[in-house]
Amino acid sequence: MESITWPENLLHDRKRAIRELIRGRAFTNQLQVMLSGPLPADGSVSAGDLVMKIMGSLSNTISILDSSESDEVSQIPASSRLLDSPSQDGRKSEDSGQSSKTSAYKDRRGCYKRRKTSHTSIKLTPNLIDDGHAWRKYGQKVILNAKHPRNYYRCTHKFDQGCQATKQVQMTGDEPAMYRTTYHGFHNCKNLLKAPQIILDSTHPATDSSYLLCFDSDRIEKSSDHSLYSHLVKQEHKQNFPMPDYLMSPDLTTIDSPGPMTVLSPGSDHGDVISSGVYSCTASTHSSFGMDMMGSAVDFADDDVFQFDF
DNA sequence: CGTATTTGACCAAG
DNA sequence: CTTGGTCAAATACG
Repeated sequence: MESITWPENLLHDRKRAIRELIRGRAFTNQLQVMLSGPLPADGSVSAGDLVMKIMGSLSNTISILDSSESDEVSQIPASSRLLDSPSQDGRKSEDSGQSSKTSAYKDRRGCYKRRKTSHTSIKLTPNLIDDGHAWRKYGQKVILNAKHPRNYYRCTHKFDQGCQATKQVQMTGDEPAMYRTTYHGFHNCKNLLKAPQIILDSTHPATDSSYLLCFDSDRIEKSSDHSLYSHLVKQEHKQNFPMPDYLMSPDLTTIDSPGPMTVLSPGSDHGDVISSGVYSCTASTHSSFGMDMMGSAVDFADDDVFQFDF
């Protein structure tokens, strides 16, 4: 019966992990060169991008090793799915044979739960963004207390390259159309991303626009719903903003990079890190900043970074 | 015809 | 039980 496919998988995972580590080393090397020299000037890859790539490699490696270590079902079933037993229908035998309902499909389908170690980031955009990646929609769900359904996407190269990246897109707010895109994991596929950039706004030059983000806790106190919604309250234009000072909780570490800013949490997991407050930032062309919400929100891992791009 | 989306059922976790 | 995430058969698309 079940032929032992584990050695193969382990070997494969090991190779993938090594490949990821090599990638990470290469990225780090680039970053080192970049940091030692003058500023990247323009056009070239930003330090922020490199950091993201490095984090991606590390996260992927961790994910791979983690999945290898756990004795349970691998998340990448590859193509060795065995549904060869031609005993009529695939599933849904509820009406016919009720007795054998559970055991039959338990091992046939992988476990659904997501890796806790996977990286998560959130982006809020006024319109649908097109990151250069190829996504494949695989689900849509109506979310409680949400006006719009949530759409689930996975990387097109999940099966042919084992890419683990997924994303969720959900519209939040109609007035100014707002979309929340949640990314899980990083791409380790060699995608030829076509359209590099996103964006918005042809409506007006965003030279001096500033955005106001308000995280109000009133929304969440009522329902025991764990999702901590961040609402874009208002978006207004100001000519001058002193300086993008990011007021965060004292136990948050800020890392300011030339490009997008990222706020990481050292690891404290209080449920109330960001309860309420108004955070603002100015920006020129592309302003983005991130913050870490930690355990207060849903089921995010320790290193989750929330990022808002405009 | 192959590939992407739709959609209800399935599954794990709270 | 409910709920969010996923699978996969059916369907749409090119």
